[in-house]
Amino acid sequence: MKRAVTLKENYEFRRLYQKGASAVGNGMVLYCRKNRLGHNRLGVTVSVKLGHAVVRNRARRRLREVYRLNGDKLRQGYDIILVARSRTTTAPWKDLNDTFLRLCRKLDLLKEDV
RNA sequence: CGAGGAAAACAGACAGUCGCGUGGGCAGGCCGAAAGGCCGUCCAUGAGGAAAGUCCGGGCUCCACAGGGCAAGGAUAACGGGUAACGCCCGCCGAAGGCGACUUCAGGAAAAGUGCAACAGAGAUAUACCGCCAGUGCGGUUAAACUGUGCUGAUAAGGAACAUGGAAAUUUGCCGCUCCUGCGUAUGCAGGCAGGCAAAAAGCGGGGGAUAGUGUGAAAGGGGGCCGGCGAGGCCCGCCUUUCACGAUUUCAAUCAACUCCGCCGCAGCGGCCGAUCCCGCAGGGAUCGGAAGGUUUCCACCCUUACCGGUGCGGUUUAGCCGCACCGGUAAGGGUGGAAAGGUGCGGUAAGAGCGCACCCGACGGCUGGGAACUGUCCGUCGCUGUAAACUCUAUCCGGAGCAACACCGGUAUGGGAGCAGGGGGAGACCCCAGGGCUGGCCCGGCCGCUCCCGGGGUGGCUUGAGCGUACCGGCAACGGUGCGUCUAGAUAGAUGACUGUCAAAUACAGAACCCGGCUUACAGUUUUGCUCGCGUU
RNA sequence: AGCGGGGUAGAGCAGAUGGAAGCUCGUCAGGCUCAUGACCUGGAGAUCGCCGGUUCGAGUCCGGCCCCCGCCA
Repeated sequence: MKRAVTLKENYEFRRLYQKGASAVGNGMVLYCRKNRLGHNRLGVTVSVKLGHAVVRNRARRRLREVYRLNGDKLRQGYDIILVARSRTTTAPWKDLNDTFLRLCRKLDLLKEDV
């Protein structure tokens, strides 16, 4: 994951939480907002409430893997934030993948031909 | 085989596809003047035994300090060793636990001093409440001996008296009448336990005397009750047992005054005395009714005296015992409370007691033995000392502070935010008044620019070759050390390990590096190895 | 990464000096009132965050662990 395509600053996260569109699915929450860069940026949020470091790392890695495998299907020019829930670490991989696609379709992020 | 305990290792593996961090390579592509950057591709490599908690110890860096010491504060604590160091590790000692292998222990000093030990308990760090014991005094009580005195009983002797009570004899013979028995023909005679009856013999029984009683009395033991600073002890009992004496029962004997009365028939009755009334009546006699006795003598009781033998009450003296109180001492055995009572057990000893003495045991200290030391011991000596220092304290040793977001450097990127800046006058002073960095400006607002201090952004280094890891040999019981050889093994910076598929019986535990290292503590599924202990079985 | 404070009854707090835990509100029962409130009387209610140790004895002293709150970078 290139560093240029990730969200890092706190104000960027807060801006998306306030002004972005959101969708809630089984095991994740997705926020998105159009940016002017012409490519997509990803931010991942895992709360301390989910558990200790191992659990949090696993949730973040699964969410990032989902984005990586499906990134080519998305429209470009959006900031996207994925928020982990407790089921993110325990759900089967297929459910997680389907949920991500369903949420993207709901927010109209997918490309036309998919 | 089962149970247990110790040490150590592992912490899914392999294969494929896609993807990520770091390092290196590339004749590749793009950008750039260059340095270089980005993309692509190949190779290598990529979380732990605890990475955790941040509980100790260090390295490293900065700050402070000439150097050192004391104090304060903190930490540690048997002894010996290991280590860079440690509160860690090893060995060993001691204590506790376990049959054992083994495990656990903040394990210095309480005889330097201070503090604390609630409640309970007589007493809590030495005390004397009760108790035990000796002595003195006072009081009480029991027993014994001696003695005084009062009352009383039995026996014996004597006396007095004839008062009193009881009893017997006598007066009571005789006469008359009636009656009875025997004899007799009858007149009459004799007699009044003579006879009759009864198998026989003997007397016996009952009553009175005399309220002689559903037995009485005495002693001992038990039990009960009462009195008694409820102590020593004393008193009572109608309860129980035993013995003795008397009585009663049945055969006998003995026996509770003198004596006396009565009994199945007969064994006799009446009169005689006194009084009253009535009748006949000169004297006298009769009838009825009532009353019962008197005299004399003797005996017994009674009365008095003496002797002797007792019983009992009230006293006195002495001795002995016991109890109570007081005083003066001795003692620490006992008091069952406590976590703890000041060595333990036994014997002796003592007025009672006590390590007071002795034997055995336990503990402390000193000496000696062994050991490098803690420590140890079939040794010797002196002693018998509560616990608590995770209470103060003492002793010994160690410790300057902060932490990689430290710190250093680069560009001049950002050029920000905040605070503060001369003086003059009055007054003895406290204090008061004027003014408030510079330029613009008469002043304020505003604008621009300084000086000092504080805070703040980005990048690079620090950053992984280190008290490193593996292995062999040597030294050491071990921890560990030495030498040789081999080897380089994450270094991110919003934070890299993930997804899918297949095989292995299953892979399911706790859990993610953030400067590094040595430990400790805490969490943890499962697997394996080594040697050990106990029990059972087989040989 | 570093540091500080706290955990005691349903709630809010004392007790922190070793000797066995209290206050206010709440709650329950009774009284007062026509009734409610207020008031009066009485009662119940506590693994002192958890585990272990020191001590005769721990809420208190010591060690370890868990949770909550706050500060600084």
